Amino acid sequence: MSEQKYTYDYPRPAVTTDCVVFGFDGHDLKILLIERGIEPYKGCWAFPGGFLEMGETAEQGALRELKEETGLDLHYIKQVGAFSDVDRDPRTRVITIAFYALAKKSEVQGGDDAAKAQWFALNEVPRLAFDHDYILRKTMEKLRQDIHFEPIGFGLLDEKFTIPELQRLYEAILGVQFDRRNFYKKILQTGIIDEVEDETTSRVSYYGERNEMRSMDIGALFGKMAKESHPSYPTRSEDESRRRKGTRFSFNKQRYDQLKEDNNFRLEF
Amino acid sequence: MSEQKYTYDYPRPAVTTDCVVFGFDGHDLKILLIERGIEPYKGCWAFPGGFLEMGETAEQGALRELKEETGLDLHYIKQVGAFSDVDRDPRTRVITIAFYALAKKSEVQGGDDAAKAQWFALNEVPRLAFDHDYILRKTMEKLRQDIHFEPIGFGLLDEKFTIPELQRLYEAILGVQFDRRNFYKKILQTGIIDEVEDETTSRVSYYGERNEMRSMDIGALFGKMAKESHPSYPTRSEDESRRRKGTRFSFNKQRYDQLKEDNNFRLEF
DNA sequence: GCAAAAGTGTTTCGTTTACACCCATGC
DNA sequence: GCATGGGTGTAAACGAAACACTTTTGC
Repeated sequence: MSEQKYTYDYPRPAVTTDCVVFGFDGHDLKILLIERGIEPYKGCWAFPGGFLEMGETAEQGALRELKEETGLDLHYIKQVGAFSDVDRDPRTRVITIAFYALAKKSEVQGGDDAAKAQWFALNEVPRLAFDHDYILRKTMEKLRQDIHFEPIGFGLLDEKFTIPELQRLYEAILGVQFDRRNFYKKILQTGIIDEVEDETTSRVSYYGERNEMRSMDIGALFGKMAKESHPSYPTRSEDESRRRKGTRFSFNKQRYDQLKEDNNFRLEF
Repeated sequence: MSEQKYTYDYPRPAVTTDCVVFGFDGHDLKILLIERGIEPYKGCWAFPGGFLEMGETAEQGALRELKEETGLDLHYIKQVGAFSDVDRDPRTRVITIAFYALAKKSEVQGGDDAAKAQWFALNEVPRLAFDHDYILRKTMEKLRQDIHFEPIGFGLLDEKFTIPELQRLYEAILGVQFDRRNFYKKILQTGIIDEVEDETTSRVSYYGERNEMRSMDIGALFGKMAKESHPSYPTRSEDESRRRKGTRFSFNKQRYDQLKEDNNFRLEF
């Protein structure tokens, strides 16, 4: 299979994709990294990604690689841009197209394939392979820009969430603190979230136990990873994500799409 | 030279760059297009661009192609993103990295090399080659986003400009109308523009005749192009750009950089 | 001198900010 | 019962929007 060669009249760069996956454990914004098993940068941490295949768009390639390397089966990714420095890969000329993706707690699965994948809090990220430090900086800039115009927060929370959860997420992304009362007002008066009844008095959940189980999985995963890789990382109560404290809301996508169509959406934090 | 072949273990897409060049004639936002001389899409209009070379970044490649194809020697471009649809080029798999650039009147030169290049007002753009219609839409979205956070306007005007000129530019980009008095206030209180004396009583200019001449060149070019390619396009007075009407201002980059550093810049139109 | 564009302040309104207390839950 | 976090309203300050007339320039 790899005996076959591909020949062109002009030199071509190799093209890869990389995907910065964000997650949120209720307190810190995290990203998912893979430990490289081969040179170059063997042993370094890097974003999941790999070579683009001929029959797929960059988006499809990024999602495929993400699935292969971490087991995560996400659907929404957003392009950050192409990175094309001549020497960014020591082997050969490689251009990468970078994306970011948002993982809801409920989208993170057991992590069977994620043997070498770990979540890192943003301020605990080690030095990364290639130019991934630079890519991360650019990705954060884009995320912070996008959050003003798009409902990014809801891509990182489960279907049902509380307003304080949402507030902590915005604070984690933007690195600022908001007044609780003003946050309530602002987010409620956009009309894009609806109060939903919390149908679990104690354990029965709307989607059966599935949702709740997954929440626990990711919660535990976040905690575990943090402890393993960074012993100094403050330990969170592991059942935090199981708590049923607070009024629960859900994202009203219809309403949001409508506002967006009228160019009437701006979340001005 | 093209006898030589390049062989790889895995197939690689070809990589091109495309550059959407914006210009402003005092009334309409325009883009610069090239008429394709070869198949595919022979005779269609397309953005200047071409294949990336191995020793240059995408930015460098885009600027090089721009210079080769239009004679424009710009320095500031901004990446829009990579476009990677599998069938976007009928010949072979081609991924393009798109940029936009801003041309000041004074940066537009005589146009010697620009034989096949023409400026088109945004609402007069013909159907474009490849997926360039789509790329244009995405580029406009990005431009409209960027304009809120970056001093894009000044990249499209000469060193010295009047406030009504700047207002018309913002209106052209955003597709809205502003109240003149409120625009004055808003733009002045940012502090990023300074009043400058207009040292031409009638014809002597700060940079000698050079600046003024160039202004005339581009003004005439815009007018000519518009007429040639779109007879129905409303004719503007051709000496408009020669007018010395109005108080002239210049962009204060130091002040802007300072505000930007403090994260204190937002142009909220 | 006439038409078109430049230049200028004030008032109104809506939005953002600042701020404090009670309630529910978990331990 | 104590500590932690959830939930709510009001007043002051600020910024945005609406609005009309005078001056200058080009023809």
